[in-house]
Amino acid sequence: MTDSPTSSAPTDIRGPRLHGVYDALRAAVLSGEIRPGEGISETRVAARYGVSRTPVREAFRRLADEGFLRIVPQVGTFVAPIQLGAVSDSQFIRETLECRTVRLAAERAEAADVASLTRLLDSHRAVMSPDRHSEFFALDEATHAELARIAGRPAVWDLLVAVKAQLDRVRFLSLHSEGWAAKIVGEHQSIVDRVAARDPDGAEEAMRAHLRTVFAAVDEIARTNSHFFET
Amino acid sequence: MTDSPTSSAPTDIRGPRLHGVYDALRAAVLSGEIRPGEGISETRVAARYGVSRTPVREAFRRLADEGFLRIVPQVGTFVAPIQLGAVSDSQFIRETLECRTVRLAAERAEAADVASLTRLLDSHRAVMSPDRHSEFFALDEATHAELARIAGRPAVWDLLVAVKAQLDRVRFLSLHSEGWAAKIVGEHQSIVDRVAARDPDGAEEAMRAHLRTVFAAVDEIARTNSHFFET
DNA sequence: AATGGCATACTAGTATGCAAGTTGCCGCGA
DNA sequence: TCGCGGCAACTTGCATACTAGTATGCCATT
Repeated sequence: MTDSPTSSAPTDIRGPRLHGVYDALRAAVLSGEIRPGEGISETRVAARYGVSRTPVREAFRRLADEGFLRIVPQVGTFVAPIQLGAVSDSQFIRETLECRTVRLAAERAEAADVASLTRLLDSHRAVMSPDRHSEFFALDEATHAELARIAGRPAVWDLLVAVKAQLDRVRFLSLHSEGWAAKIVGEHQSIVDRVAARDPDGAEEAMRAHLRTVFAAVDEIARTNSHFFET
Repeated sequence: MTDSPTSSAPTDIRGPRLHGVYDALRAAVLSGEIRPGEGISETRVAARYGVSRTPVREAFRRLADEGFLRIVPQVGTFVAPIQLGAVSDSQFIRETLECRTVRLAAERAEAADVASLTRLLDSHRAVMSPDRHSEFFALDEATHAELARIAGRPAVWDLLVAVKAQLDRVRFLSLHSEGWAAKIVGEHQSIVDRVAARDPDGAEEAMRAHLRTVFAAVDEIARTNSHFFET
């Protein structure tokens, strides 16, 4: 690399990642396939995925940064317990940011935005059956992301995706009860209604109610799976 | 690692890091010692610090995740330009979270907390001379961190430290004018006063005013150093 | 002289070997 | 039988060799 002072940085382009290892491990931890406290090793994971230790090592480091793994030098790497404090903080941060975001969305929403939200709601209703849980989950996320986009703050949702990670681990511990999907969609409908009505106060209140529902479920799951947790 | 289902994860203990490389590079980028667009290479940095490429590589990856570096495979690694969009998002997130946090702090503050804040203010006043800029900066951070702690949400400040990174890059571009330090300390005083008075509304408003001051300075600096930026 | 192609040098990505440290098992002794 | 000491096997941390891909500058050709 020359030291030319006018050298310009190339366009972004995320590295061509052979880091499928990262995605696979993240999913395994999030879904509970490998459980908190369980130990994994660079060597074994490398062998399992047919790669060398180096990319595995990078994946480990990254997952440790995100709070999924706990690397203890010279000892081993372990799936981190779900920390109740981290869950609570995630809830606080999420509520704070999303309430403000949805308020902005209600102030700025245009007809096309409302139409987009309505389309998402329709899609969401179409995948409410229990066997389409992953699709339901994805559309849930998409709705929140769309609200952030409408608010002009898409990056806020990007941040929340990272912050929410500990929350999602809890959600995965238990599939939800029968009326759960309908309740979620109904609450989303309320939010969209208030956004469509350009009612910031109502939108914020609807979002707060929605998140309280989600958080209550998280707390319930946490109580019934306390062995996976750490104070 | 055994597969014993009851294996418990060891205590945390961050790895014994020879990753002073990370700290050094982060400081160099933040301070502008190496400028946006400039290219660095694993090999050269490794040689410079007398270590191998492996730890350098980990430091690079981490810094890239934080938005300081941009790794282009088979081409090189470059100091990322400061993205104005990211700066704006940082401001939004910081304002949203800190206003809520300071409100909580005002509701929960006890006498000892107020005393602690007052001590910080006194220390802050003692380092207002321009040649003690780094101490001033550290105490600024400490005050905000303390407010988060009082609010019962220390993790929120931890998150903000990461989010603020792009903002701090801008702040480092320019040392501030003569009255700057006094203005900051004065605004901090106002915040602490409202917290001490258990006045959440007033505390939030004081915090908002304070952040607007900081953000205005950031915008000013950004305008006068546009060549370091990217839309 | 301008241009196109090629060789070279440099990059990050990956694999692998070695070092240092910890854990836990196993055998020996009381 | 119980306790203790040492060894062996495992772990991650680090260094280095090798691979593949890119940018760049030189040279031949037009």
